[in-house]
Amino acid sequence: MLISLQLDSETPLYEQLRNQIVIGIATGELAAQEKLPTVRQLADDLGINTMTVNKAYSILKQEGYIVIDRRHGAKVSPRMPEDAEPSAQLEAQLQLIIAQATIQGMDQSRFQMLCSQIFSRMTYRPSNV
Amino acid sequence: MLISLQLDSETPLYEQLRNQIVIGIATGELAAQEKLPTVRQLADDLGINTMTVNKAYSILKQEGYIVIDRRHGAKVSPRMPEDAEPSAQLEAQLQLIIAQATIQGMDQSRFQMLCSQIFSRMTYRPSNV
Amino acid sequence: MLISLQLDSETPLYEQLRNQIVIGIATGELAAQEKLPTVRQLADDLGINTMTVNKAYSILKQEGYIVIDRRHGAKVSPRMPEDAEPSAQLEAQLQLIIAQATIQGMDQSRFQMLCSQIFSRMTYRPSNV
Amino acid sequence: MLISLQLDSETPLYEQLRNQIVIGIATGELAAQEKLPTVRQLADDLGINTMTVNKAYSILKQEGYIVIDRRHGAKVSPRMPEDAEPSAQLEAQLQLIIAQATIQGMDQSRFQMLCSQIFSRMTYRPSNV
DNA sequence: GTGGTCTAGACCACA
DNA sequence: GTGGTCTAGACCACC
Repeated sequence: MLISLQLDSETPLYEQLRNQIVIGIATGELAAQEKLPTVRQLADDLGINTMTVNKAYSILKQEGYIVIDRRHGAKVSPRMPEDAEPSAQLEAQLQLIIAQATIQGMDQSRFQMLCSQIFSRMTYRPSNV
Repeated sequence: MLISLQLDSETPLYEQLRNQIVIGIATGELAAQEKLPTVRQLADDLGINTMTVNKAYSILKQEGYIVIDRRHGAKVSPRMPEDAEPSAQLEAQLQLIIAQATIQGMDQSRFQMLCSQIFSRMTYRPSNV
Repeated sequence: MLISLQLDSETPLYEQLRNQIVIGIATGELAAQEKLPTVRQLADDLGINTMTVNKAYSILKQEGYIVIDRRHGAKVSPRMPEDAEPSAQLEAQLQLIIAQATIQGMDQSRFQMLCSQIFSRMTYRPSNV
Repeated sequence: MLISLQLDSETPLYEQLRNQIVIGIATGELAAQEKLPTVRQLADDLGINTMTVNKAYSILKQEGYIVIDRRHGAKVSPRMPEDAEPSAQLEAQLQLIIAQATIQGMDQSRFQMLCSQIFSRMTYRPSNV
């Protein structure tokens, strides 16, 4: 899986990293149970500090996206905790995006189409194990 | 219009303020052409520094959401610059949200329903003037 | 002569007014010796405060562009004080513009062409009186 | 690179700072990719507040002249966004300058010569990286 | 009265 | 050690 960081972005490196891994999981580029690179490996590949990768992994673990096994390193969680209700945070973020889209003149049907396109790339399936 | 800030949030105050005003414009709580509170007034009401409100207003102005008239303070822009294409940034943000929703077990139809609910609260109309 | 002010500009109203009159003189829209509207008249036409027009006129007078006669109001100076040397301020402004143009990728020949176009619209001639 | 601020100028300090850095980039005094002083360092050297330098840097960043890397501070952008068309703003500023020059009695050939002199000092080249 | 600018000093997130 | 954020309080330009 390809990860590209923007060093001059407002978004902190560890958050960019976390986001791209989340997207990777959702699109299926990272399958459930798949092993992630070691902290040192990934830090080397990206040319960043190991602390930064470490922080990204910690957050992903704390959010339940990955599990960290001392012996085998990090891997994608076999299945995620399903929230019955959409998290309040997700809804707030979505509301802000929709507000901006509305003001820019994008109507609901075009927005829904855009969502459909994005959804079609999401092939996440929890592990059978 | 009610604005509530979380002092302990990661999101800077000026950004929270900016976001809530954007949403206020989109939902119609702040009509096009409507006058915003003065920098001092709002700072006072929210119990924060004038510079913080100032920064929020500056960003909103630079983004085209509001107009600052030397004579009468700030007001909502009569009409916004319509982007023909959805900005790349909007799409990236949306992709991240959808990725997270997918992993949480929300399927496309529930997501679309959530969008519909939010859209139904957006009543922004550009000014006729 | 048409004057249009941007109320939401960074540039103060009195300065916009001053600038447009200077350009009007240079392009010949305002001939040497031509009478300017009264302060009150102009303020009314533009829908702004008389103080603002007053300030613009004061500056123009102090810079030598216009003369103010208590009996006949303001008129364009018959001839301007010719500076042997380009004023330092003009040179500094020009340098900044050229710097920005250079960085944007505009080369000297295109810049010169732009200057020529603008010069061709300048038909200022001092009065013969 | 030498920077000198006029404390008694109408032009805000942060804008003077911004202007001088832009000129520095265009003249090549600040090479593409070159590291700028830290906010604190520069504030100290100039005897002004860090926020003021901060604001100048923010503007330069937003305009694309510099890039801020979380790890190593600010540096000159490797290459600038080239505008195919001269911005309307540039043209308006140039028109005002030419108007003033005309009225002061400077003819086109002398103006062009002045431009040539200034251009000869501009040695900006985008980075090869 | 409005927003714009600046200061001195502080704390925090990031790497 | 870097930039980012925030505060309290001040002064100024503009209208």
